[in-house]
Amino acid sequence: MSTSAEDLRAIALAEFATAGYAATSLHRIADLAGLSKSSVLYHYASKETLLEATVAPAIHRMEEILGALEASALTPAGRAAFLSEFVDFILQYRREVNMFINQGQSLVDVPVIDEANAIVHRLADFFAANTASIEEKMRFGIALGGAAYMLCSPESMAFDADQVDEARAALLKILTELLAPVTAPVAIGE
Amino acid sequence: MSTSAEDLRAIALAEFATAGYAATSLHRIADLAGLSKSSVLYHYASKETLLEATVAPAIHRMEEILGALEASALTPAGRAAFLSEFVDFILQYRREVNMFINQGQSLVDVPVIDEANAIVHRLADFFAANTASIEEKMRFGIALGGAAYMLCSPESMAFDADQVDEARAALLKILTELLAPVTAPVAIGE
DNA sequence: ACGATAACTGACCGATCGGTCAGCGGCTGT
DNA sequence: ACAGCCGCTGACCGATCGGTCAGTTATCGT
Repeated sequence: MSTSAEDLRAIALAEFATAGYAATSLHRIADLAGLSKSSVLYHYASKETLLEATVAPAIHRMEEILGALEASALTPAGRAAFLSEFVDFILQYRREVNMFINQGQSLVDVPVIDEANAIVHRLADFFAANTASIEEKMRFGIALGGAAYMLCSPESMAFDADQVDEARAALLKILTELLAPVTAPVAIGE
Repeated sequence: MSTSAEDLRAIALAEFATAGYAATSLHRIADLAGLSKSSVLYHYASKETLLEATVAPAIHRMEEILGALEASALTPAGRAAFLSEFVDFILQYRREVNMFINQGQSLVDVPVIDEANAIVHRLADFFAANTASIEEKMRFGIALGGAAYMLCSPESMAFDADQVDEARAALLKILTELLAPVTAPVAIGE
């Protein structure tokens, strides 16, 4: 009852995000789950399959959010809604987001990771659609990479439960501030 | 003459930063250098020694900058000078910084990486000395992690030579903006 | 009572890992 | 001419990697 595929997924996610995909062995995942390596490979055909199962939910959710953004791109309200949803997304899938950002480059040719990289690229394209000055590219990159780093950095990893709302508000404020020149419906030129 | 220890250091740095330390084999470094694995281990006693040589210059430079910051902490000019030096540091040692940020957690118990982590911690402590609200912690983390991600992200990796000044100016502006509530000599409370 | 299926395991496989070692050719000082 | 060092190499080592497979146990439908 206890040791299920879902448990393995959660354990693998934590290990992949903190130690890295390449540095995490199936043996270690099995140990943490109290199983043998063979049992891990019974639930997931391969290490790569386990990785896919680990990150798939976050990818699908991000696709939803990105689709909504692209659909309502013209309205300022749509962009504001995106930022709010995006912050919730980062908070909910913090470990997955951290994996994409930190290991996305090294895990290319893994199909599901390529998919995640493509989404990041779509998001970047959206924000760089009208103008692509270096500063605005950099604002976007700092917002994305910075948020990902923050939420998985060892010191900031542990939020008290009563601080999560404050963290959410602070993150939303900072990201809005960072992306203001880009998300502003008018007066983009500097 | 051509294949020297310094060449190996540069090759290893590029590979460690993009593919990750654990995922980079000595064999691959040797191949890229046109040498055998044994030759790599002739120049560097072990893979870990190579890692240390790879990141040591960046660590020493960061210690200098951090020391100067702590010495001149009281003066607004000192803090402004730090930000400028810090931006130059990030631009010059972009790959090393990216390694610290992305792989610092997974490479603990490697002494030289622990040293780097300690420096990041010292830096964080400095900015969190007077006040440690979640928002300000988050501003610091986003500035640091975001800058590191930006400068090694695949799309932004290639700056045109004539754009590097613009990139520097943009980075300095954004970081100043991000850390403004913290670096402001007065009126820190919110 | 009995087959089917699910969950799991240890033994084993080839490949690759970091690292050791004896020895190679070439250059230099004497 | 010869000793010594430097850069380098292939062969080899034990450990670990991801993955396969035959087999065990337990639960469930009939």
